[in-house]
Amino acid sequence: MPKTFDYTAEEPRLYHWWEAHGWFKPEVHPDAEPFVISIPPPNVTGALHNGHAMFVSLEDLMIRYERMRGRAALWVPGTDHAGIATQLQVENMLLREGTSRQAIGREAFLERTWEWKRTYGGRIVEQLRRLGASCDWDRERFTLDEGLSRAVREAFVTLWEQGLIYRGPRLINWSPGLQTAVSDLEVERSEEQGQLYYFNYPLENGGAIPVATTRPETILGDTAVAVHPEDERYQHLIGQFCRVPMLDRRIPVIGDAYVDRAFGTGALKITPGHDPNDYEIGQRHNLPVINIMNQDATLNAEAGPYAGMERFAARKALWADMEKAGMTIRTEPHTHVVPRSQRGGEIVEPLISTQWFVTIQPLAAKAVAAVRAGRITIVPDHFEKVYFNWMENIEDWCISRQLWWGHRIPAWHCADCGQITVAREDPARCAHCASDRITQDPDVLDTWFSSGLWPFSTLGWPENTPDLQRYYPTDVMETGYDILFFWVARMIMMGLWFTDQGPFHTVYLHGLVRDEHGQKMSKTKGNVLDPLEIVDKFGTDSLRFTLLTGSTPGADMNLSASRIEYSRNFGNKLWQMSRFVWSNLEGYTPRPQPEPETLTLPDRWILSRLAALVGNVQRLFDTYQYAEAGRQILDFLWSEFADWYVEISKNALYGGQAADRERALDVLTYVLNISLRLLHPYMPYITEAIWGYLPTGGGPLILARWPEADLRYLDSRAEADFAVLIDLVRGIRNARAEYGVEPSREITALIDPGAQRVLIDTHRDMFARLCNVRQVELLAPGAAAPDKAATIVSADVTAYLPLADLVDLDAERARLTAELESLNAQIQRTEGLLHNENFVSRAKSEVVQRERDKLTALAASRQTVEERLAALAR
RNA sequence: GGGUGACUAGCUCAAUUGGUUAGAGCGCUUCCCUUACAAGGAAGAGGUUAGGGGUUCGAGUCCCUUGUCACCCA
Repeated sequence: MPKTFDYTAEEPRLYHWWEAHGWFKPEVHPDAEPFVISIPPPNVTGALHNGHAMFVSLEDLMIRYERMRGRAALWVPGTDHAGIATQLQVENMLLREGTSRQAIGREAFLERTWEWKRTYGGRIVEQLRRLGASCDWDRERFTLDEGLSRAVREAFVTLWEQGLIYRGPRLINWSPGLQTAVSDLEVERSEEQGQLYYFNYPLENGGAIPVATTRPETILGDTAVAVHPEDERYQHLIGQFCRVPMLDRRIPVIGDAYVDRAFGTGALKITPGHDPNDYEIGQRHNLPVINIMNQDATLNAEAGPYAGMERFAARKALWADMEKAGMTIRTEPHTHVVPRSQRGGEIVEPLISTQWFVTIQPLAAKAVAAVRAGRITIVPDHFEKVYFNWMENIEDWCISRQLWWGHRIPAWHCADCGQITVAREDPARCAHCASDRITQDPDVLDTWFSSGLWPFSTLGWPENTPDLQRYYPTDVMETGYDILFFWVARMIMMGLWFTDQGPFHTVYLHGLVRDEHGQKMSKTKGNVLDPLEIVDKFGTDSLRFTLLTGSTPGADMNLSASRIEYSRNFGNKLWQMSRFVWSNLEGYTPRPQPEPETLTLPDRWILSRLAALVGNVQRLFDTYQYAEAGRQILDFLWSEFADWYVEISKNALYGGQAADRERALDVLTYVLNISLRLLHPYMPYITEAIWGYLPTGGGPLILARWPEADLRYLDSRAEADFAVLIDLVRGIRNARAEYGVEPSREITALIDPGAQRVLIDTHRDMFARLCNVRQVELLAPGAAAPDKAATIVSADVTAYLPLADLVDLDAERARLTAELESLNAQIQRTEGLLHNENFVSRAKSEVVQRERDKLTALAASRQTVEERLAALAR
């Protein structure tokens, strides 16, 4: 084995090796029960970020784990056409060429976009591969593939036939920059500094109502002024009429309890055409809806003299005119919530527009029921509350987008009868009047409409393909909680609606990856850790292990370079301990299992710890607690195996006895073998590379069997005995450090073994190595302790380090007195518990027994310390 | 306004769902290049688990309350 793991060279080699052998395919276990994950498809335009790295790490962990368990593991990869994002990229490209999509026309534009996709669409997929994703790439899909497009069409037509899709004018979120409708979820609202404009709304019969608004230009679209019906200042005005400033249009004063009497002047102008709340009030009072805005956010003819002006220019102009007319009162700085487009960033305009909608309640009801009944569970479970809260207040879904890149709505408008024909196959004639003067609706569908079908459309739906039969429903949907509504909820609704089954039984949600201080990563803040740079610098395994062990399910994680470095160090530690084992094998072929009857105490201890670890890891995997499982594997390998067992094994390896050496090698390779399997889903590359050097009986680690705890090795006696040795060794090391004994100085340890004479006697060499002492001598029963010596006590075992020149009796007394105080405190606490009737009778018996055992050991230690103090006092 | 979380060592996080003296990493102090590993080893300091109350033999963990922060939906 090389001195270090060369991940730069090894990662691509191993990935290619796995893939070329077809080990990523579920067919490696042809008859097994399937385990299926469909990838949350990244945007085809995207570049790898930590969110991708997080989902790849988690999903690949699940897939590798289930594959090792013998399931037919299938991870279906693919990408999403990302309507807006992709169209923007291509439009920018056209802009640089001095042209535009409008100039080249729809067909040519789509041609260019496909070309763009062919050129750049593979980038994100290549990046996923670098992270070790063991997807079945032969089954890769794209939302605009022919098959998936057929699924979209089938879904749309079905919903239409069921009367659940309708088209009509509604108040929607309009993005003037992108020139398309966007859904509620694609609008981000944040508080921004603005102005609150106070002015007098003139009453028809003289006088005025003072009104405040944040958007004066919408005055031009007002169709009422509302006051609270119980507001004594204004209630007498209800039923009177106002005149819209500058337009002189006549509008009523109405009473509505929605009005907040404490806000502004307590009177509210109502613009149903440009505000969702006003729209609702307008509906209640049968107010007309006036749209004053064009799609490019300039004002239209309804704005009278302001027609043609841009919305913010119109605001200034109107306010200036009102000032001149003496209608204004004042303006003041005001913080208010501004809706912005998630993509473009410009202010979204609530606008009346004719769009396509899905009547969502029937779908949502099924989706709620499935989660309530436990047919679908969400991990962590508190997100179920969030899910219900959203699902139960859901509004119809605006699915049309005024884009060109996407699934075109399969609806044709008839120029003769005006009716709509919706069809699975492109129609030649109107279904209502048979006219051939029909044209297809220009809009495309929201990208999430096709993503919602993803778990089954990727497997062939609506065709009843062999893959659909074998691999659907899938098992787990793993993704970030930020797209619970966008995507997970819609997949559940559509899956239940179209296939009558939940698309998966478990939703696992991970958190956001933030910087080391919990700030969102952003280019402007300059705190972005680029996963590709991390992988270049520390290797894929380091990034994966860090992400996988860094947080609990559903919680955001803070990613720091130091954490990644630590993971890299762990990988190196694993490599080094493996290299140690490997270098000592020298042609010896270890037995597949250590032979129980020949085992020494350290062997029994590490095998017991290993069995316990495997059991713990299994329990944690069963509840999706991968982070804790990973940390425990690391702890075991580093703090128990490497720090103790590997050190101890050197006695057997270098002691000259073949049987000892072979027994140690059996245990070393066995522990490593099991550990590599446990670690493979976290760190696939380095574990597979090490596996290749060890005598593992052939076959790649990726297909090795997932370990089960070997209960025969559980040995609480060995663990307890070994704990005494560890305690003693630590005590001796500590005393050496406190007395400043140079490491090179050879000293002797005298041990009064109490009841552990055989145990200590058998492990004298081990002791000597671990404490760096030359020789360990046992005191004969009843023999006197040396005078000038440091004393170390553990239960009824006492060790003396005769350090005549270093030990200062005062210091030693102080040390022992401190020790005695600590012992007394613990004894007091334990006795308190055991003297408590309620504790003894009500606590679990093993808890009580543990306390009793502890008390026995503590009491023995205390007695020794007291005797020693008495001796030193003389 | 409605909802969901979080608050543990200087910093970033754990703690097997109520049970040993609350653990790691980074940082800090002291020592060591001992032939697997300085990307390492040994030892150490550092905590009233946000405040208050309650339930319990026992609370970081469950309940109530106050405070601070974050996110989601209006």
